[in-house]
Amino acid sequence: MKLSESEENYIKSIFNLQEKTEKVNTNSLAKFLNTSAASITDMLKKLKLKKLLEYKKYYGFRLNEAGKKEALKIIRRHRLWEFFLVAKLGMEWEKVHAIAEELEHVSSIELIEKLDHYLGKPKIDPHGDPIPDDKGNIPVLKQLALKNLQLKQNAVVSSISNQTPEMMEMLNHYHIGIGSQIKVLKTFGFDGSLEIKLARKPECIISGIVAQNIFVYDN
Amino acid sequence: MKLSESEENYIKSIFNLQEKTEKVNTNSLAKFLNTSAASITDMLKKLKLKKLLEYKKYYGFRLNEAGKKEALKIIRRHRLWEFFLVAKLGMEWEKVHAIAEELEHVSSIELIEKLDHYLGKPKIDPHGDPIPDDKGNIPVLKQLALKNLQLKQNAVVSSISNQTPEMMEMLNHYHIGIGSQIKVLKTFGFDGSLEIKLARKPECIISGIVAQNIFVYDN
DNA sequence: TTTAATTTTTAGATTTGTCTAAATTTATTT
DNA sequence: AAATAAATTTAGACAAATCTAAAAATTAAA
Repeated sequence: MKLSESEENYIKSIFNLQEKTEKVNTNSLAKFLNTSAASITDMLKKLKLKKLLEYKKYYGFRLNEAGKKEALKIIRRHRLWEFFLVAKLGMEWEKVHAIAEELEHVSSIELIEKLDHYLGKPKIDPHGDPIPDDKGNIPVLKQLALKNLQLKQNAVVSSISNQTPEMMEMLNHYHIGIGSQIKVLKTFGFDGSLEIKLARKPECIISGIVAQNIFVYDN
Repeated sequence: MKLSESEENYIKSIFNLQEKTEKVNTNSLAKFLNTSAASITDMLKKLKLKKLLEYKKYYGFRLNEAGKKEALKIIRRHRLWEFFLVAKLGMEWEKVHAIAEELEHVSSIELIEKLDHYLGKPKIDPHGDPIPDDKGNIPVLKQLALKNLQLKQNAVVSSISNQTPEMMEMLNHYHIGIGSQIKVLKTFGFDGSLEIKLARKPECIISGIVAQNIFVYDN
């Protein structure tokens, strides 16, 4: 199905909102998209016409299966581009979202599949969100705090909760970033610090405070 | 200056046309963009208002300096993306143009400069066209037929004129592609064949017919 | 140098996505 | 349950980019 950039943005936003609430309502979507409620109603009519959502006047709406499928395609593109921008171009993750918002609308299937392959078919984007595969399946990877990871268990850094410049500086110093392969060698109950090992790096010790903000995906 | 996707497409096309003819006229641009003459006139008014072109009714038009600067930015983005698609994602160069037409409108300066750096600041795109630098300067590299290259002179394959599947197969077999580093070791006047050496490959001999279609940039 | 042909522009519509303001429906209060 | 508040939709307008058909200007031809 060929969708306009605008339609894609609406679908993606509805998908994100309906992850949390059963039915999405006009005002919340309007707030989310920073637009007027009237514009939402206008677009809902179009998307209903295209059979991408269930919509009953005054009662709220949600994407149907076809709509969700479209949403997942867009989200896949968005997250792959984010991964590219951070992993290949070395951009900071705070900056990549806005650019990926534009890149995600380039819809060549061959492009996206080649990009996916080139990036090594990543499962997680730089914000720690899962990347749907080409069938629209979202990989189920359970995220856990680094301190809860079993000793010597290999894992991948999935997200970092506290994104202050100070925190970033620390993590940079240790070469810890989203996607880093990591394992815990030892825990020190005394102060909560951890001895860790990153792939291709010497082991090191991080403080409990730093460790608290690191989350990983178990492999 | 913030330009719409449509405005960017017009500017780029005018730039391409005015490379060849002094003044561009409505009908030729309409044909080039596969649109109606009336649409051209409409857009010309807008671009004149934005002070990007000189335009006198019925007399033709051309980009002024500001317009050319914008055009070169767009062309830079287009050609960098083409390079990326071929060199990094391994796409075939016949396919990359259409995708680059979409990617070129993503205008983050940081994105483009990081991409440029990541690609190694290439001077030539996969079609053999020069890539403007971040100041809008087009590198002047003279293209010449491989057979006219001085013996043992290092050069870079810049374009291939005959793009039939058979030709592609030949070139693939010899690992010759746009960007390949190449030199000529010996020429055989008898049949026009050449003994060549590609970087990190053993020397080999290519027929005169193949050689005729290979063009290089002298270093 | 008139006439005919071509090119270019204008006039008026159309589509998409947006808006404000008013009307309607649903939810909440007293 | 009537009144009020909140949410949603409709009505009507607008800007951008396009179109067709008609008018105007330029160029070429007889």
